[in-house]
Amino acid sequence: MTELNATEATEKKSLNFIEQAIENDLKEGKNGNRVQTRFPPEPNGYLHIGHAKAICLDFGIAAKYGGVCNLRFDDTNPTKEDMEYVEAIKEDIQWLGFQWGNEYYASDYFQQLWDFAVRLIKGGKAYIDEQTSEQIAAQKGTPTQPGTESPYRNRPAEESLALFEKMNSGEIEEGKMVLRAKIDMTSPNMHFRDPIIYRVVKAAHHRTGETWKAYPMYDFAHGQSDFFEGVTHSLCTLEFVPHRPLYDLFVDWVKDEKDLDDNRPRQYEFNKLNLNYTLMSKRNLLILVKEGLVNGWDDPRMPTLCGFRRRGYSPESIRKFVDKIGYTTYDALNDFALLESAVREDLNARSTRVSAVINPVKLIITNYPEGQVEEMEAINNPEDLNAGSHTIQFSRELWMEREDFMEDAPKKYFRMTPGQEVRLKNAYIVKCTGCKKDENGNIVEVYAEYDPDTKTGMPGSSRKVKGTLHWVSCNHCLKAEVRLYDRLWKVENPRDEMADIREAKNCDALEAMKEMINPDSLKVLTECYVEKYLENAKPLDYLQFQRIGYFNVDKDSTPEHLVFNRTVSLKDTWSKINK
RNA sequence: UGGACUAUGGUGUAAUGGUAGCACAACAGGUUUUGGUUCUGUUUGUCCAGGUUCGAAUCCUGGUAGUCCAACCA
Repeated sequence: MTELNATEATEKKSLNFIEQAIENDLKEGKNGNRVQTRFPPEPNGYLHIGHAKAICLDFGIAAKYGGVCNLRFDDTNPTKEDMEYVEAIKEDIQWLGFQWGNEYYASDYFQQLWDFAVRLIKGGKAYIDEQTSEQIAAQKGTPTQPGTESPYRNRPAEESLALFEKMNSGEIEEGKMVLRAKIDMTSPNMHFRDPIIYRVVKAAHHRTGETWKAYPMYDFAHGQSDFFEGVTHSLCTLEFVPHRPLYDLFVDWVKDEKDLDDNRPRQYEFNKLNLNYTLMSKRNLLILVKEGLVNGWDDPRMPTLCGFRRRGYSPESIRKFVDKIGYTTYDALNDFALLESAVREDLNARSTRVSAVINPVKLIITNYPEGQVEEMEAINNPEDLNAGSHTIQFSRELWMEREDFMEDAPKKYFRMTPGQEVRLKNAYIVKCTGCKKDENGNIVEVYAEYDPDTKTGMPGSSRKVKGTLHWVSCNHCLKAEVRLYDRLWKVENPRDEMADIREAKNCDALEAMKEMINPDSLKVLTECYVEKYLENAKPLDYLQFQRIGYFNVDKDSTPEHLVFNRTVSLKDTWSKINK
């Protein structure tokens, strides 16, 4: 079962189109009123937030209708796949909060698929084609023109059978022959024009090693694997719609051989996730990683699940986002702001509030006794009083944000400016008295006087003051590095933009990417000060740096060199007014 | 331009022949020891043209626009 909580389960009032189809199937008694799904990743890369949408559906549907969702690795192409990815995928699914029933591999069915292929050859439904890929492609025709039949199409079954054996024994070089299903070269559906169902690959498979040389293609493996496992609803994205007739045909064929009743898997397609300012495809993410445009698959700017995790996103926030965008058959481009609202909503409820000054300037409380230190109480989370509180030290010399002081301030500036009172969060109301500048006019110190009657909790503190500022005590804080992230891409739709650039400039993907990348996607601040309470914070702790944003500890962080990532900023209406 | 699919405010998504609703975004205001949160309010929509019907976002026809399909990838 998943960790779906009550709100997530009940928030959605209307059924999406897949749930409606399932309830109809159930009403009609299909598949013995059973619902079984699968999540079928190819272990050739890391999972991204688009996969999260599929995961939430595959696992969510199974949970909702009392069925099981299995994890099946679609590992039919040994040149691209690796155990490294298998392990990472499993970790990411579990982090998201889901647990599969069984762990399966398409490669577990290689023998069954082989036997099925042999039966097809014997039945005259498949043949070995010895033409080159170019010849086969040329004969395929175009969407507007029918294809022509291969000269090998009607060769004797015995001949094909013998060659099929050789394809798998290593005697046949890659590309020299393939097994094709005999369907219809004139079909308007290109997938029906005698699709290739087996090819020779002479690479070691990450699970079956050197056992096989002939490997089934996706279309010949997927539906059958679903059938072997007892999948009832095979959910995939919209680009597989044209594959569905082929999916059904192969399932028909494999079923006939087994002479079973009407239990069968059916394919349903939903829209995949597109996010603006985000490039989603694994191919392009691989380029980013390999070319060093980002620092690995888990770079916090990556749309991978490990990237979001490192950035400080909670699994709940990603599930919440997926739930908000829904499942339809419309090719939508979602606004990244919706993801950010989901993570803010979740982190607002769960994050521990702390003080951190990321662009510091010294603040001296001139009338506060030197050497005196007070312990102030800081509420951990005003949204959850059960979260308790911690203490923060106050003294004469503090760090405050540079942006919180202005010598000549506009009317609506509620912060530190000479003659104006502000509240120091959890401490006193202070009145700014001036500042000191260096020879270049840069402000090096800000001065203020405190009102001793206004300490938090005292009656005098109830005085209305417009602004409240955060601070840390110079002698009671920790130095830290803070990494601020912005969108990786300058353009709203990098996928389309990339295609345009490549066509206009006749350049490769990498070059187009370099043109679209946001040079300011990462800002590293090395002179930041955080309160001592963060000494023992760990990577998956959710933090709010008050008045700044949500942060977490990066995996690069050490006790000697603390590193924090900004997950997302707080909403900032002041910066809007200020513009 | 052969086939398949899609079209509801700026974005996403409901309404399943019967009052076009919700979320995000935007804007205005109240509350607030986070210019956060929260609360209240405001703006903005059924791609176009016909048809069926007492009644159409929904059904039909024709346009228009977009997506997918011609990998020995999945």
